[in-house]
Amino acid sequence: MKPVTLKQIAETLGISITTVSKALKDYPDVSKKTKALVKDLAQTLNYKPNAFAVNLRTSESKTIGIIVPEIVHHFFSNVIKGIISQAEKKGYLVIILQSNESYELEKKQINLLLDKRVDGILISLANGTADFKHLTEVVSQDKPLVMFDKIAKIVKCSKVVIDDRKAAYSATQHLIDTGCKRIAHFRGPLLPQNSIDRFLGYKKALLDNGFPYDPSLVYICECGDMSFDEGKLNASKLLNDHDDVDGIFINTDMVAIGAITEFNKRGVRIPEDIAIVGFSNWFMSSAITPSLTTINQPGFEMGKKAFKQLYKELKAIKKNKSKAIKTITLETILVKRDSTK
Amino acid sequence: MKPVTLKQIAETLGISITTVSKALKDYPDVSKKTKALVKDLAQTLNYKPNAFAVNLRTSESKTIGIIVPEIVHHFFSNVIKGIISQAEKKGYLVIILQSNESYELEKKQINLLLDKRVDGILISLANGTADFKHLTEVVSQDKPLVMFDKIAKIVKCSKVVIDDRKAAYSATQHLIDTGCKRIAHFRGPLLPQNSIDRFLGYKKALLDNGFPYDPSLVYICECGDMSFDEGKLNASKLLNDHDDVDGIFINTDMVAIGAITEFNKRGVRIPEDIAIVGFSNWFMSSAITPSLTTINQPGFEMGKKAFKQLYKELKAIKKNKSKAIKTITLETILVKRDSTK
DNA sequence: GTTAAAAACGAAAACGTTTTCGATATAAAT
DNA sequence: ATTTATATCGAAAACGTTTTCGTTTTTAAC
Repeated sequence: MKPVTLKQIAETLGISITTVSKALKDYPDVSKKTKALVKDLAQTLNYKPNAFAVNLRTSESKTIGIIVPEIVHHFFSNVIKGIISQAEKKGYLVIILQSNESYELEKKQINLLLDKRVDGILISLANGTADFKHLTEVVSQDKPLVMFDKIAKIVKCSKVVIDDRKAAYSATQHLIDTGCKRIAHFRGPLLPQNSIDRFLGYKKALLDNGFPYDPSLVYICECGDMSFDEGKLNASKLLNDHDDVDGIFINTDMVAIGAITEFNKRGVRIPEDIAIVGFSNWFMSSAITPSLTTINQPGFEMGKKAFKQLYKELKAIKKNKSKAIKTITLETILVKRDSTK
Repeated sequence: MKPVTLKQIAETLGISITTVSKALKDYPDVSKKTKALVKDLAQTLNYKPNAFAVNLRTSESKTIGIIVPEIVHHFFSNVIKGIISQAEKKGYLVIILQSNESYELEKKQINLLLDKRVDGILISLANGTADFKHLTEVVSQDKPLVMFDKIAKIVKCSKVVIDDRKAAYSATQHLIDTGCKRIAHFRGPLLPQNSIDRFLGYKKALLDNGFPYDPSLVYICECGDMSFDEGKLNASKLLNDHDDVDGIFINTDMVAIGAITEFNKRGVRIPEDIAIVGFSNWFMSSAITPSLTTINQPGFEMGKKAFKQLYKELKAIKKNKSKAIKTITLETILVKRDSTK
């Protein structure tokens, strides 16, 4: 009934617990004969070391925590998938929490993870997070922390990101290169760094090409998370306000697809009347008609890289070395499809 | 540097570890004075019980494991969200693994979770899983196990499901009620119980209404996971094979949306020429044109219910009661939209 | 047959908590 | 002052492992 322990193996074999433990871990000071004996018995009794005891003794849990703003989101679930796939290879399990974009929850969850004594933490920040004490707390405990996608530059930890500004620049440049003369921008909420950086990339591309920057062409999202409807809404607003816009760089594919849907309905031809570039390369963007030109945001790879960096730091800590903080920037590429000329 | 322990508190206060422990847990045999003293000091030193030690002593981890075939899937990530939301309320953390629809991986992961000694396991089976030893093993260890969505009826554990057959029946009935005379079915892969049940529901609705069942109207998916393209492909196959079909019940919304896309391109009018009902109520199905009539599959609620059942069993086990196995069937409703008359 | 070196083993502490049960101190009762 | 009851405390075992360091046994060397 109860799980087998080292003690039981030791007793039935008439040897000490110490020897059993060493035999199973191939210590050099155990004879081949007893090693074989122990291993055989362990096998037949289906011995599994008690993880709780091992954790306590070694003071590590081979478990990491990850906090994302939202699980039900194609990008984040992809990142999570990447993280888990790597973690599994290295024998780590992954605890997942979601902050629902709330700073309070995020803080609470960091504490939950610290209390559980996970070996390390991966996090993508909530939009509302502006105070970072809970994160510096992690760092000061010398516990590996890696931020991805939505980061805080201030916190002294490793980060895995894309260059949002550069990507947005190239998206806008592509609209310019394909002949657009008046280019609008649908940006998301105001706060998050991503949104800011993409906006700045858009603006810089305009100015570098001698285009005027017109704030009335930038559409902000005041709503919560109704991304698709937001696209439809902004699309019709745009049609009302400006009849000369011939290109839009849109913050997110889902918003872009909402916009395309609205344009399709209104008889606006894409890309002839208005060309569109999205952001993230959501799988639906190749499916919709017309297919959407967009920036590929490598979620899966970001997850992998984030875990790999965390793993490096875990190993460094174990060897009492100081961990090397690092910021990894992943390449984004423009995926050209039918929504631009 | 090192985390505070009961011992340190005891020493600085000149009392025993026992008393400190009891004071913090409000045992009745500790005076109010010492309780206050202990709690104050614990507060200022920011004492947090060592989870590893607690785990070992109480032999529970307040952690559960969950295995899904695929995380990057709207339905499953919704279920996961539901599970986590409930688990968090009850003080449980959640470890997530994905089987990638592989039986071998699933088996390995069950063992991983057992080795980590999670308190309970939630699982949705891989398509390939036909042998259930790894699962009966969990049950025989008296560790709570709850299956959801993709289940195995044989295994003696609690389950949370929808009535796929009934839902499919009502979907098909709706096509009949709105005037369809010749109704096709796009089913997924052959093996999974879901796919079978939905097919059976479709068939039964036909027969009950005096329609003939024509196997050539049932389209199977041989491919892997290219759901959207599968919809497009099957749609054009159907147009080739049959010019008299005026309604389709489709296994999954994503396939349905693929089909709609193809029909739109080919100039087939929906619902006038062909009416379509999907399955799952994916958020995109209200976005597409025409919006998709579908069966709502309550993922978030399923996750919540699944955890609640697991929690009941966890508590029962703790009290040495035998846990009551239960199968919970969630209601599905037909969401009528523009893809049917 | 003695000694030295090498090989094999085990006792015991440690990780930090929880809980049982016995011991002590205080208060109440006679 | 003695007994009884009650309130408060603490010693110690237990959870199962890992690892240090000392002890014993075997082998090799002379």
